[in-house]
Amino acid sequence: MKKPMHERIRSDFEARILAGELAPGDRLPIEQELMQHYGCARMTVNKALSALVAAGLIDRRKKAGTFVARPRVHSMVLDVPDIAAQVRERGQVYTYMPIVRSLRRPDAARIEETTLAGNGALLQVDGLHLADAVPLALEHRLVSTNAVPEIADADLRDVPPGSWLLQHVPWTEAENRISAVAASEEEARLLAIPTGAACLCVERRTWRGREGITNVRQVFRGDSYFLLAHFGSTTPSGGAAVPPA
Amino acid sequence: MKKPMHERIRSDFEARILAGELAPGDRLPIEQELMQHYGCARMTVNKALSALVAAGLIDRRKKAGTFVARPRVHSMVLDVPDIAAQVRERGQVYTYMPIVRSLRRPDAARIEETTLAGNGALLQVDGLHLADAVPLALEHRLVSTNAVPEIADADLRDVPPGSWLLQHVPWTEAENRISAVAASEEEARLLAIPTGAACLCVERRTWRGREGITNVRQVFRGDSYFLLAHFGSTTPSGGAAVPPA
DNA sequence: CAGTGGTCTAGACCACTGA
DNA sequence: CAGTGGTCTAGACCACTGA
Repeated sequence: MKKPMHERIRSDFEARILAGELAPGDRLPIEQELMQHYGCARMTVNKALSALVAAGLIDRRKKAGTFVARPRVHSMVLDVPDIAAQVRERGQVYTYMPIVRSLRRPDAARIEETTLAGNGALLQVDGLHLADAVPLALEHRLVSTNAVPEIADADLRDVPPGSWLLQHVPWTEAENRISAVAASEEEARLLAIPTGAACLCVERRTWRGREGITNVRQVFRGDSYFLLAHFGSTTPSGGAAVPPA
Repeated sequence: MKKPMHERIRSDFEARILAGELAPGDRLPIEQELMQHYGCARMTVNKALSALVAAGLIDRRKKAGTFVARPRVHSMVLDVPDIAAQVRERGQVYTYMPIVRSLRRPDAARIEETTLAGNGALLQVDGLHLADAVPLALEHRLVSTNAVPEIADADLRDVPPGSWLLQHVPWTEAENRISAVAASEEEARLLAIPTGAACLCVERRTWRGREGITNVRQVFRGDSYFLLAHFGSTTPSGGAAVPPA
């Protein structure tokens, strides 16, 4: 039943970081202080903190100290891609065309909306991603204002909501549901493809700890987008979604 | 330039395991022997081996010793799914219908075939995956006989080649390319869907160390399959591809 | 019950880097 | 140059578990 001391220290800080009690950039106590607080040797503290470094939750710098890690866009295997950054990496011009922006109550008939919103509201942000002025993906996104109150005041004119979230909100868990769908009439019109054309659909839910941050449904033109995930047992490199050559 | 001792020990064994010099189930020297071999303290050996445990490359058991880990099907985030196992988990009857089985030279005009084959031959295995006798996916697979000589004699009548490979060959790296495609005329016929219907296409390459094991292209009926990947910074649970409810 | 790994200690010296 | 983390030592006691 009783956990080893290094595991207790590790899980203490993991919990505090995931709960948001310790925010990205916050400094942790130095090893000497933790030794005294937990009444153990420095090696034990070091083992616990090394595990948190390996998990990507903290960064350590000599002389400076130990800090809660800032979210890294590409730290995950098959991570949450930043479409804007990907398009620009290809040397294309990225444009985001807003379609809908509305702060509203969750639809009580939709369980996923009430789950995400909790006792708060939802910001609905729909838009079109374009590469070199050609439609690439249609996005329907809901953001929990409980989890991300700042977004209500964020300037989303130049930055698509996904990029803004990746840069401002650290996520700890995500779930991707990837499927092939036939474009509906409206989707086809916005994406400039024939109705019924094969599209790649990514539905993603993102959490920070237990709190939902955002749900998003992205419909990509099947002829101009694929997901690429490279992973290994030893050096899991970040997967990325990239358009074809 | 010079790496710390624990890192040197870790990378030594990582390299030997990935090269196949140490095979799954093989026993590693005990900590006392490693202390003498590397001329360091036991804590240093322990740190190196603990990192290999965290990476999933070795297992350690008290009294028994330290062993190269056996490949685990579900150890990866967004791993290599076993379609047969998935269908059976849903309580459906899984059937594999062989279409093509041929041992042949790589097509010199196809760079991916010559790369996979090396100086050896390729086993081409095409077939159809069915769930409750309904077509689910069409599979075109090439296996390197250099990497997997045993497969030429394997009994693949009851076991689809993907399941056989997962159970017999440990892979260390994989790459998935996921896209949406319109069913070709032949694909549509075999999958019993209209020509042009949206399908989910998974193209996967799998390696052991630097040696390619298999390339596979799977075309799933878009209306009956999706990929689900759940991942987090703290407890990366294995992603799995599952059919919809 | 003996072999092996899991954990921990109380030091040490050094490397880095920010004030 | 002083604070902090990175690494390492030479022990120790214990828990587990296979022979």
